[in-house]
Amino acid sequence: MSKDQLRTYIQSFVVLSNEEMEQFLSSFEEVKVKKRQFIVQPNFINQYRTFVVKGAFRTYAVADNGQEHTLQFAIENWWVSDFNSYIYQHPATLFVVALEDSTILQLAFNKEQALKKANHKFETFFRIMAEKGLAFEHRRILFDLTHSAEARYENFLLNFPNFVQRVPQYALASYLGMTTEFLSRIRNKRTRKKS
Amino acid sequence: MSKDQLRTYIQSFVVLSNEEMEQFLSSFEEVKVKKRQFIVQPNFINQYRTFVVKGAFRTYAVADNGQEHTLQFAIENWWVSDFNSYIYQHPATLFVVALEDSTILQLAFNKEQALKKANHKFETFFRIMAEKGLAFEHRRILFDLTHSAEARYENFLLNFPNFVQRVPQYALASYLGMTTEFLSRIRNKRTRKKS
DNA sequence: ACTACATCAACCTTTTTTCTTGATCTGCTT
DNA sequence: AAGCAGATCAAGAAAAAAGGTTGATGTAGT
Repeated sequence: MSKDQLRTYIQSFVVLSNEEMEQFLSSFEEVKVKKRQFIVQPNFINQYRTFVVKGAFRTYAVADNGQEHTLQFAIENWWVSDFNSYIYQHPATLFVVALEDSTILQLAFNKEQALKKANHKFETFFRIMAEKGLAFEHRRILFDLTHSAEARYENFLLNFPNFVQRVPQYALASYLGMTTEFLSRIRNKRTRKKS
Repeated sequence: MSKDQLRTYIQSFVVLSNEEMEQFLSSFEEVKVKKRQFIVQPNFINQYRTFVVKGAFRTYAVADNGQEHTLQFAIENWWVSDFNSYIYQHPATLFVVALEDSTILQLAFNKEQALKKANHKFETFFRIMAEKGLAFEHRRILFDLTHSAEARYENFLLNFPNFVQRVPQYALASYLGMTTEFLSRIRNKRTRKKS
């Protein structure tokens, strides 16, 4: 069952009794989405916190000039949402789209509230998720601010080698803050160097 | 201006003064969508009633086994929505996707409510739209129930010759309730016969 | 046994998407 | 002023996806 994966994930952060775990897991719904399908769109409220069981997603914004900016990638065992929309239950500004046929587990906002009210440990779990996320973004921003395009790419390669083969290059470029052409040149330079 | 088209359309059903017409039209927003873009998706509420100014759309459901069933096509001067979702403001169960780059006019649910409250004639217009739609679907269901795949195709050809060139064949097959292979054979048989 | 249609698999064609490359800018730094 | 990091634009090439066709085989109802 696909919830086993989420179970294992949760167990790595908090200790729950069997009943607690079942209560927690039963609040999630399994959903399958196809490549290119959106699970969040601007103007609609992001109703679910979603855990990726299988597949890959990309979160991005479209600027007024039409440029896309990728904020996050998510593959197996990552969470993905427009968190500003989810947490405040305001209309989303981001797109979240499947990059592959995927299976996800979704937790509705009101169910999450109920869980947190019901049991302190659940609250703890979500707190840990938020802190991890915050710390991650801080690292990212700091790194990006202080490194060249090539260094940012190398760093991504090092930290997320398994993402590289699965995300389209234009998306990676827009995540790393450069044009797709420039990323293409960087890659080309590297491979020539190596061989 | 693209609202001229809607104006002409409306005039063919109700008589409105200039001010009434302007009030009515000003409730619509023009939106451009690209081919393959969704304007309605399952789980999200269908917030707009949409009028096709230019382009083509397809409304379909995906069954549990993954099969797609096309409920409606819409080209210029047709309306398209997940009406169950729009009317009841419940989450949609259907997809509505652009088959071509398109221009549409969208009326938000609450604006429609305001219009209907404001003026009896507006209410009349929407009533006529609904009745036309209902009658159309009844004709369709009855015909489909009582005719063979080939007859259904011939009938579609006869009634909507301008749709045929614009909708992909797999979509038409799923609208007519047959497999894409079978439709391919029917078409093939016909053209051989003709020449 | 025949008709009407489905399923599956292979294959082809066309369209779309993604990536690459060259040429030409631009705005800093040094 | 030259050099570097990186953008922009245009043209192609390569890869992937979408759409369509065909043959073989199966099935349910008359």
